[in-house]
Amino acid sequence: MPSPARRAAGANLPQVRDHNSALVLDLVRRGGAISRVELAAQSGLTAQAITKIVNRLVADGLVTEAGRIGSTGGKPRTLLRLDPTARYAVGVHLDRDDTTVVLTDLTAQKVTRRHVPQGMTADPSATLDRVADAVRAVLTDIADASRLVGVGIACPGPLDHTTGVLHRVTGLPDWDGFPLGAEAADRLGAPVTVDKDTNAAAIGQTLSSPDTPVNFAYLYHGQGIGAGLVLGGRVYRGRRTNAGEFGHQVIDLNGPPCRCGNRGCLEALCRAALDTGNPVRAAHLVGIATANLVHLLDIDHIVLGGPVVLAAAEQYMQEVATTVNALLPEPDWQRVIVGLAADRADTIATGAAALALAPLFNTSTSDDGADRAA
Amino acid sequence: MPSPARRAAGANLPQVRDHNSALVLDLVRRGGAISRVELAAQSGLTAQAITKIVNRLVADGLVTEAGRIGSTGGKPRTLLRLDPTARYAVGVHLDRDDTTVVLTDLTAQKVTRRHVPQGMTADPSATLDRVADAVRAVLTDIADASRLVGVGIACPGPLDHTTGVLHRVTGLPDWDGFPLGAEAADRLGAPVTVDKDTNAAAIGQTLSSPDTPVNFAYLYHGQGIGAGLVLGGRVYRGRRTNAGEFGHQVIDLNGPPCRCGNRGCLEALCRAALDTGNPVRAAHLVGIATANLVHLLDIDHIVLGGPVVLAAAEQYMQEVATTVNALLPEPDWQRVIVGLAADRADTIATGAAALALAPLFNTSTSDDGADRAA
DNA sequence: GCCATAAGTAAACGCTGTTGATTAACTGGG
DNA sequence: CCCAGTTAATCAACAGCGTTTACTTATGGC
Repeated sequence: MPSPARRAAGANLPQVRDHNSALVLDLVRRGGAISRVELAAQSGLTAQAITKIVNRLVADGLVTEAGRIGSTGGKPRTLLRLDPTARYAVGVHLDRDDTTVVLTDLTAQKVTRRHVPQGMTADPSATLDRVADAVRAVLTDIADASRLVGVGIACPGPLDHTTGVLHRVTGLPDWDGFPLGAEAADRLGAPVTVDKDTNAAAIGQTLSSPDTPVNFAYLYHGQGIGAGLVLGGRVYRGRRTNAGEFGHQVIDLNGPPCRCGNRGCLEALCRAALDTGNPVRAAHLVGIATANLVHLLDIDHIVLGGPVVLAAAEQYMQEVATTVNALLPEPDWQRVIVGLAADRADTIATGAAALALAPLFNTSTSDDGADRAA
Repeated sequence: MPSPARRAAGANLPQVRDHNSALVLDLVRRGGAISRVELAAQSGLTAQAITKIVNRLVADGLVTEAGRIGSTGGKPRTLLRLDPTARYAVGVHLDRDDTTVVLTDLTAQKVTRRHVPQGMTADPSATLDRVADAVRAVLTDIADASRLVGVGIACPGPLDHTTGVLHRVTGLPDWDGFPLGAEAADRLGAPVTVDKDTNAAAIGQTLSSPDTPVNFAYLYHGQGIGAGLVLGGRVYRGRRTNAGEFGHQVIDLNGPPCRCGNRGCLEALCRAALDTGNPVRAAHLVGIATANLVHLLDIDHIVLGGPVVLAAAEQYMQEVATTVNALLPEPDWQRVIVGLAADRADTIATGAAALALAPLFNTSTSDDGADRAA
């Protein structure tokens, strides 16, 4: 079921509890193996509070004790770890011509994968029936059905993340206004979250690679070019879930016409470069557009994914990295790191699963880069 | 004093209290006149909690009761209002050649203004002495010194908002590494917040115009072109307080060289247009760059300020509005509203005062557009 | 062995918002 | 005119959060 329309901002005790539990779980996730004292230091909570919170997490099976670490003259620290098998999530990448369904564990690692040779070019209801079959199929790999956190669905935008309703998917009138979230929840009887493919990929990167920074952009280069923006540890979607339209930024006033109606969009220029068999030129253009993004958002980490990137991953990555850093006035001060997506092949499907997992860790842990004021 | 280096994310009761107090105060601010029932509905807190919180705010003098509103068959609602005179803040706009100091009330409305004909081209310490004199001068307008919330200082970047230290201000080597926040706090004996001029302007807009949406960009067109980004009701600064470098986005691959070393930056193109006496062309270019920003951040509200804008405000505004909306694929769905800054003349100075006021309302009230997930 | 040191826990506590009952202040019908 | 009905706001008792203080557990060093 899609998330409720509005969530009030007033805080009460249950919310404090949930917030702190999620925060501690997130610190355990990122720490790999971490002790209670470290949790106390990093969270700002007292040791006693950490004890209680960890006890709850252990009782829920999410966290396990994992040995001791050498003493420095006192009682040695007890290490805590996430149990990846404690929970599972299903991710659905609903694309134009086909659909990929994956089952992942708590750390967004792929467990099972299933392919459905039918996508959004087909009838919505019929397609959803087949997708639901595939979801049930991958779920047979979980011993305990109660360990399913939920189902995430990622598809091309535009759509409304809060309601799970699609909005004028280009060239697919049947899907316009289709209540994807509600229909899927009906068929599956499980919580469903709907989001843009690029946002899913970005969340997937955050959860599957514990060292991913709190501010980064995931650039997906496939048929189009889109960005998933993670700012302060959270996906930034904008009001209409329409943020991240990276490919339609104009970088050449006198450039060629684009399918969107404008001239000189990044996407149009890249297409031209690829058509003439020049992928390095395309990567170079993406690098220039990335510099624009870095200037605007002060982001220092870029993750690349998508078929066009994968066609020549190393080369593409290098070209983007050198281009973007060359365009910054002080590369020493604000060097941009460029990397590749964690799950290269099914990056969006695993990301969709991460959509469902995210609420368990739903918090912006540190203030690093997330510093804001009213 | 600059804010502490790190604030942990763990939540405890005092934080809940502060959070909810700030939330309620923010709702009162935005509501203009609002009843306790409405506060309960909008905050999600119970009526009883609102009673307690409002009682505290009234005791602090921040909120006052202001009459009743017609009944709908029961006891009429008691209206609550912000008392603008309850607190004051000082804003300092430290610019290259001169400095503006203002005193504002709780709603970021200008009370007193003072001009210092000396800025960052002069010696840091001597300049700060003169600025401190001006601050003390405007403070004589407050009867009760304890009503001063703090002092905000806005200046051209780059700088580190968290520490209040400047970083390589272009062409002003004396100020490189200058601990502006600490030095000012020393001289004034009051809390000091330092931020980029554009960020200050954006906060000022939020506080002085209660109907400002939670997602918007403040575009300042002066010697350069910068943006202050407010996302989810809070200023987005990025990790190095360097977000919002709007003027150095490349929009013309083959454009003229820019002082930053690249080609085809918005700023370089605008300068060329202005040099040839074509301000409408400059506004048009800004409109194109704004469309890029809208595509990336799904923002539907733009506020314009700065000398170049004010030179022909209506014309500039119109040109930006028509250009940006023409570049969007679905103008009906995502129409962008373009407006002018609230305090046209001293927009950055009043914004600097708002920097100090912001923590009183420090919260993202609604989920409108601020919807995020880990 | 014994002490210093550090990690972690037990018990009592303060304070938050919540719950359920109660009072305050109005409208409208007879 | 008065009383039922309705809505706003409050009073009093309460549950549950993290905190504080005191204590236990487990190691290293002498």
